Amino acid sequence: MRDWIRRLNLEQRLAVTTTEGPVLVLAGAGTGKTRVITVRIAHMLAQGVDPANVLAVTFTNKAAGEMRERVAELVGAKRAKALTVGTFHAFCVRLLRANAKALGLPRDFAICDASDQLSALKGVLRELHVAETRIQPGVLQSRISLAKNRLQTPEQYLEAASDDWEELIGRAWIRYAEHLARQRQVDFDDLLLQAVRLVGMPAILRRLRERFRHVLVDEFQDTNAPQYEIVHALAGEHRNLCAVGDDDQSIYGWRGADVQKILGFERDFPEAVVVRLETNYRSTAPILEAANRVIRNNPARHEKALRSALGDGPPIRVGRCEDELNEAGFVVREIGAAVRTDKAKHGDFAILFRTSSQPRVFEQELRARGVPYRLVGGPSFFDRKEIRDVLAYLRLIANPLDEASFLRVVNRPPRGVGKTSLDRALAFATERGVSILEAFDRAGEIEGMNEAAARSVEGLRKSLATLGKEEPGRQLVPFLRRVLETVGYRTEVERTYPEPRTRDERWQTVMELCDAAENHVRRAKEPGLRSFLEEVALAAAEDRSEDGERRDQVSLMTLHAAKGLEFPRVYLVGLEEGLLPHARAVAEDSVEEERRLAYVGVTRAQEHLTVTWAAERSKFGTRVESQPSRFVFELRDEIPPKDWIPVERMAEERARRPAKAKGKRKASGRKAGARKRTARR
DNA sequence: CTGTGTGACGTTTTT
DNA sequence: CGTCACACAG
Repeated sequence: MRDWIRRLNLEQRLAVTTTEGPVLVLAGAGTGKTRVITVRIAHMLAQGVDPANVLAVTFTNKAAGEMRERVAELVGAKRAKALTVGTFHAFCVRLLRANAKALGLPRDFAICDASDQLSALKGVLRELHVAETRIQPGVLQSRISLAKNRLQTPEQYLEAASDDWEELIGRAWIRYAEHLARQRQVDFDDLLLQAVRLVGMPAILRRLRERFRHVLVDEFQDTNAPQYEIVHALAGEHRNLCAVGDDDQSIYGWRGADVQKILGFERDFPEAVVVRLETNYRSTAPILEAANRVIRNNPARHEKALRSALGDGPPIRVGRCEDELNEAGFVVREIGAAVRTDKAKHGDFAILFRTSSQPRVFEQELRARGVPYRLVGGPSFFDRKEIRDVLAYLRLIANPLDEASFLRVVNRPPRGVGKTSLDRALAFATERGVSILEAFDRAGEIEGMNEAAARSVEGLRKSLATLGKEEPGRQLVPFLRRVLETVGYRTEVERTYPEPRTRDERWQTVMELCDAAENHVRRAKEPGLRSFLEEVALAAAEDRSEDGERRDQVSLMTLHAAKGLEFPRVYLVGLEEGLLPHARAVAEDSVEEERRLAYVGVTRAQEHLTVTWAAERSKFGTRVESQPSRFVFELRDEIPPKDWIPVERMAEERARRPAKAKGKRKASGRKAGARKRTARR
């Protein structure tokens, strides 16, 4: 038992053994954070803390699963099971269900995921007679979400609206909230906000504090305002809050995560013990030196520097490429050569980039050379058409009021309910302020409604209602099969995809959902339709690649997707002004977050790091020349040459030269030449 | 209902 | 230049 602790370094030990009072663990990249967290929990239990009193929250299901697993290895499955380990959202769902009454929520509320949210917002815009060209639903979605993350109410938002665009957002938001309530749905942000309300209720808060006497938050730098409110309330009295994170890896600010929460931790918890984990077990010294050199340019941060426990290694390399094609060619050729001659495997490599348009050329090149690769991050399993269809059926069974699901499946397979019928029902519903489903109930009142269509809808709803009476419990998979049978989904797949190969593929996808259901039954405490749907909504991206067979492939991913991962050989590509830092980030004055992205990228590498930038690349059809990123200079501790132009100035430069549509390329080429002559450093 | 054409858009996306 | 979403014709 003591052994766990003896194997830790001094700084880790301090983080593990300080089990009373607030602790801020600043865990640099690769410093054994997960180990510290798990040993810390195990240590607390060994000291006699009841596992039922421990709450550990993470941001991803993956992290939660890993934490639970690794604690179980130390303390045994039984005690590990008694811990409360989960994502913020999953934890909040639990709280809300247990206290639904106090919140005035229906106990059986469903979770509205991002795509439901989008269709709901589209509906709202339609109701408000606002063209989607004036406000894109996606923009509306993120505006509302950000406002919620700032703990604003729609009323406050409307109050503060400074133009009619914002006013429109506020009005749409109010409608959207009403829509959710009608549907008995709660969206991701509201899960947190309702929990904030909950901890604002003294009697309930008292109970929660009693229950969760030790609170641990992982990836604390990603905490947003509502999450912080919850944690702060829970730990406000007993002060047993352990916040683990790295301000230097805060890269989700644009989503509402607030670095200030970790930067200002000591303001709310002045007595906090601050532990810095700076010994890195992942990367060689040259890589960490580069990382430190980059990140120290950020003014607002908890000062720290990574030290390598591994020692020296090959120097990092920076390569200039002519354009993105050369860049891809260079990287892929090197990988091929390394695999052929060296002992490197394809799986050792990662190609990291800032934007999702960058991997395309790399994919082409990798394919052309027959190099196996995987693109991490693409559309998830649960985004596939078939899965969304089947899930929509299940959701409609669980919640007959779910309009989005209804609209999705009402005519799949074709039931003679075409656009016209739906439009009529929709118009009727909007006019009377009722739901579409109610509109179909009153089909007789709808002018011009196709009778056959109305009957067809009624038939569908009847058979779903029959299915809905069952509570499948452990018999979830047979139930699912019955649903597929009842609605004729198999036939639908066969009809839609006459070609045997694609047909089998598509049906295979559906069967994978059955596998997911099977897993749910095996895992869940109380398996059933609702809890399966809930798991799916909260998991969204989890089981995506079924990556049991991650095999020997080159990994391609964005810097965001790379956080938390490590690879022996990393190519960090596209390090140009305008890309990383991204021009838009520069315009919005968030270069610091871009620098943290660069830092995350660098610290993914274990032994070999190669950074590339392209002197020219295609952008929206035209060729644009680019400058190496400021981060390239920072990581080598160089002063940029005089002719270097940062993005901030690139726009000016472009504006300064006369707008010669055709001669643009030539003009800029000349300019670059002139600059080179004057530079001479 | 499915395919094709048109136009707008162009950073990141844990739940 | 590519992509995606939507509109319209078959």
